[in-house]
Amino acid sequence: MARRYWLMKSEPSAFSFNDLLDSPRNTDHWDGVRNYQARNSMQEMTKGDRVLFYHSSTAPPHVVGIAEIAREAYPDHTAFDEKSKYYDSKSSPDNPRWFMVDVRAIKKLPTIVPLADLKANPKLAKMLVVQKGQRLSVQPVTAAEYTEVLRMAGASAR
DNA sequence: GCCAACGTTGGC
DNA sequence: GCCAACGTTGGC
Repeated sequence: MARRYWLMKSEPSAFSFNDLLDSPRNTDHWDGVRNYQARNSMQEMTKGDRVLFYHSSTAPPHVVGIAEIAREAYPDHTAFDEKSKYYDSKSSPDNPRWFMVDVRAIKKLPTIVPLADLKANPKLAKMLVVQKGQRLSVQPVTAAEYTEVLRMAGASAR
């Protein structure tokens, strides 16, 4: 199957791209997604898909790095943990409602790409992250959009 | 800190 | 099934 491209948001104060780089094998699981559309996107992900790692709720919001899907969707165990803030009584190991993937950091971008720059680029007019009011934490990106963001960051596509 | 946009919940 | 109330996201 052809490689696909995604954008995943994280608040750097909670989990930053550096945190992912500092993780064992540059890899960690992406838990806590509790939105059906975002979950559905995660279930479509295949190993090797590329991810634009986006820092939200920071000034300025920006794309900071490139990651890849290291493990395809599996049940999000934090939903089963009553002590977790992501606990959901309607999700159980027998019938999981929420899923997560493993993500591996590939590299930091030479320069970050601020949201304002994405918005100012006509080639990215249809990109979900620039749409007003959109707040999906996991979203699909086209190959052309992905390549353009890398070009803006001074990075080569690979 | 404000608040618009959006998704979810629950009463009816 | 409708929709008001509520909680959350996330840019500014």
